[in-house]
Amino acid sequence: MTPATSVKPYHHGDLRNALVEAGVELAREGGPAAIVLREAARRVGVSPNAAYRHFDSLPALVTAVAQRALTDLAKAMQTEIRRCRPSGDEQADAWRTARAVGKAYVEFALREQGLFQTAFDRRAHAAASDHIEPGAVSPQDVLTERLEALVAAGLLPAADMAAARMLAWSSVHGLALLLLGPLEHLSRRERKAMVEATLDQVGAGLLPGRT
Amino acid sequence: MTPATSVKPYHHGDLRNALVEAGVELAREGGPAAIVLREAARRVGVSPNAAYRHFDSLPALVTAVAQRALTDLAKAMQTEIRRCRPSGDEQADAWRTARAVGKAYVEFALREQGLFQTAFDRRAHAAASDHIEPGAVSPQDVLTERLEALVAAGLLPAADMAAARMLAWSSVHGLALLLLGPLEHLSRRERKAMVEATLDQVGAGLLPGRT
DNA sequence: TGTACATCAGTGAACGCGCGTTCACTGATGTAC
DNA sequence: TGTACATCAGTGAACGCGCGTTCACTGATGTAC
Repeated sequence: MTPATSVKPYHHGDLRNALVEAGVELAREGGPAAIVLREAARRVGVSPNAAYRHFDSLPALVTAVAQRALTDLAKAMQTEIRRCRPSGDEQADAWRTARAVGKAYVEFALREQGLFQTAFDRRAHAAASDHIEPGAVSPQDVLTERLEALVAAGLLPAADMAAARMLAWSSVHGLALLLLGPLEHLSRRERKAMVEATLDQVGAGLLPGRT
Repeated sequence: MTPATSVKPYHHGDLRNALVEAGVELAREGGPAAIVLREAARRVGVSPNAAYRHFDSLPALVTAVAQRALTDLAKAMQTEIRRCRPSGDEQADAWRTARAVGKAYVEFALREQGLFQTAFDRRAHAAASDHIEPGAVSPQDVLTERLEALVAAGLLPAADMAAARMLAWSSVHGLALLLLGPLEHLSRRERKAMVEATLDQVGAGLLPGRT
């Protein structure tokens, strides 16, 4: 009979996941540099070296956290697409969902600053993109999908895809980082206005005449 | 008579500046996190605690380095303006210099990755912007100046300044960071094409009909 | 022009800290027979 | 169904490291008289 109060089983059962979870929490609180192997182990309630059964080294853990952060961002973008009710007008819908994706990107960055920074941390990002888990969707994928919808709707010439991609991604990525950095003193209201204005401007640049 | 080979004068004479210089070098090599008080002192050839005559703590040194990085960036932008020979056509000149400023921003980021990151490091940037040295020009100042020239030339409605500012800054800042991060594998040629395409798109968004 | 002395700008040694990582180990689990 | 044993997943103690910072100090400088 197993005791009802099995306080600490010797075998954790899902330590790898628990460590990543703890790493995510640390990243949330202080960005990529705050991901500390000893602290993650501490939070899970396990000795520091237990982590080495599941990760070669600290960078391996950081990479796993970055991967999770990228997936979370992609999911947030997809959720925002789903919240757009189709109006029947293909062109209007294509633009509205594209806009929603941009907004979701910025909002995720503001809401999950530490995770966002971790997702795009130089070292972690490179390693995370190198071996993508099968089935995982990346933010880039979601953006590409939306641009393809714009092309399908006849709003964007197929030849302009690459340039549009860069403008859209750069603007939104830059906007997010400026709001988190040099413009962090802005009020919630001002911030919102900035986001809307920038998204409109991007739309104007991408789809002259529309919006 | 002073000995010709005064190897190590007891008093440095300009230690504060020398430490900032060393800090800049460290930032250049590894970004803001690489600015380490002990190492800066080591490079200047001085004992670690000597730094405390000139800086309250490590963050104070980091802030000073960030300030220098911001000034350097602003200078690089101004230099690029000066390289634009006026053509006499006010509108053409206003747009060309605005574009040059954006290009200089991205090129500085690519050339001086570590310094660029330090300039916009969350903590350091906030502190650096708080007490700006008199006479120091910031990147934001240079951008504003160029937008005002666009307004003066009649290319940009004065009412659109704020939104234009955001779009321009966000796009260029985001572009720089994407090229340093997720897109770091791009060839020099591809990178250049991305920069040109994005700047053109920003122009199209800002000044419909022009470019 | 000389001297006393306060002040400034350094030195050298040491502190405690938390980190990543390694070592030799032990308890739990699953499989072959 | 029972048992032997290899393997897996943890423990606990310790390592060396470099860091920021503090202490009590000393050599150089400049100023008042």
